[in-house]
Amino acid sequence: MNSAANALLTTDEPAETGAQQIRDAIRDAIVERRLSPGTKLSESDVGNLFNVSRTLARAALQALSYEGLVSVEKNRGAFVAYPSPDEARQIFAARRLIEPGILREAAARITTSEIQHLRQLLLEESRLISERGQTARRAEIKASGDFHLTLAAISGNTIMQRFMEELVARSSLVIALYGQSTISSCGHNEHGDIVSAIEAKDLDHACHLMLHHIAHIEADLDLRERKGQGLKEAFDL
Amino acid sequence: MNSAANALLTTDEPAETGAQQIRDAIRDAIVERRLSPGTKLSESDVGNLFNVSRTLARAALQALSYEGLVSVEKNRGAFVAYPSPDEARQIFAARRLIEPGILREAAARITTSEIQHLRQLLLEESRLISERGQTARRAEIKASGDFHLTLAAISGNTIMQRFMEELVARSSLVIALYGQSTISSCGHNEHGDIVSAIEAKDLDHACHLMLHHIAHIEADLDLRERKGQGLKEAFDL
DNA sequence: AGCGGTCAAATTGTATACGATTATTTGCGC
DNA sequence: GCGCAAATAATCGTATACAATTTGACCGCT
Repeated sequence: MNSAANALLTTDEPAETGAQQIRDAIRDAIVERRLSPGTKLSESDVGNLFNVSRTLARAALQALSYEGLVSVEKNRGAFVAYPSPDEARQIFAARRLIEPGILREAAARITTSEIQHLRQLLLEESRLISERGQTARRAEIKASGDFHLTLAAISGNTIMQRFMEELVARSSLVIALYGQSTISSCGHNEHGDIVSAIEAKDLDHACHLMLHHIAHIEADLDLRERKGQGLKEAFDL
Repeated sequence: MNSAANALLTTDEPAETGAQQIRDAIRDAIVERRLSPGTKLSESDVGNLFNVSRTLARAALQALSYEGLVSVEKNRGAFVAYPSPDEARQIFAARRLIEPGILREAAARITTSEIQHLRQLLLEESRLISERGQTARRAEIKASGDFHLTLAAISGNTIMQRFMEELVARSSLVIALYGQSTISSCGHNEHGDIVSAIEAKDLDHACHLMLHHIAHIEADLDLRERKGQGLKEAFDL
């Protein structure tokens, strides 16, 4: 969630404890693909990196494990999650299941200023798409997710919002692992079409577009087992 | 999730670490209403109760906070969550949003043995309803939730399953706080009707029944305030 | 050389210790 | 007696220390 979306609807208390900051930092690194799936996250290393004790590092890693972004194996350590193809399918199945509902709820409550905010997100997104470079690619990934998260925020249901945050973050991991085309968000302006449908109050069409949008993202994945890297994951331990 | 449902579909690893055991114990206590909303859960007290250090107690409380069952306030402590009326509405809104989707998915994949398992759950449930006593009431609460959780398990999507576990647990909290009728699960045999509709492959009707079922639970709520008991009594010391 | 076992290094699991923050009680003046 | 301030107690936030487990390596044996 970027600061713009933050300013819109979130309900976070100002004072963040140390572990949360570390958690957010690592999460951003994972979502922006600066940390590859399978990377080992030793408690000591994390603690040293952020100049805190292992206690806080451990707490942050535990929190990320609840979100499904890192997997902790008993007495072995924490690793950036390496979602299996089946897990990937479940993530997108979950998105297909809940995003239409969120969309309807959001469309029913959306204000003109929120529509404007969405349009601004789209603008930023297309600007990033046209840019070159790794950093632009990373920002694009984040922006693409922020569209869905903002929609969830507009829906007014903080629980669904949190579910979506998890799903979007994990989707980023899946795309990093299995995406084939370099373009992470679909080439077309599907987000814009959805906003237009919302604006036109054509909810059925908006949901239809959303489902297709998710399907397009998933269609870009090559969900075949990849061995030679995560051997342990291949035998699912 | 009871042992019967466990045997069917869950994917739990045998060895559980200490904090998880404590987390589960406290969660059960909350869901079964042995711990009232608002009860203070001091890290030291929890640690002493389970004969572990504050470290593990803290980890368990953090985990429960992520599930929304306890709220931790900075430098003040952890408390059994006291969901606001608005939070309650969001919880049931979320359930209305996702349970129909889960139901459709489950109905598409359900096997005859799973249907039989569901029927057995219903039998157990109605047996508990006819019984008297506090323990029967608690078991009934759990059984009522297990129906929904089993459906989620049958759907085959572990992510949605986890979401449902959180929503069902929090629903129990809401009902404990705001429920007015002594009957926690609806008086009628709505669960049974849903299973019948699934068996008849009438998905639309099943979803309709599910939505009404959730609406009935929500209609039994009265948004007013109540307060707590004690920690030690809940764990019968 | 290949195989098996024992030991050492590294990492996690848990407990304890200390500082910081909040709640409570005490004591004083009014 | 009542209200307010300072001391006291309780609790949380974080760091460090120790125990348990795993992993990899070294060494002797077949």
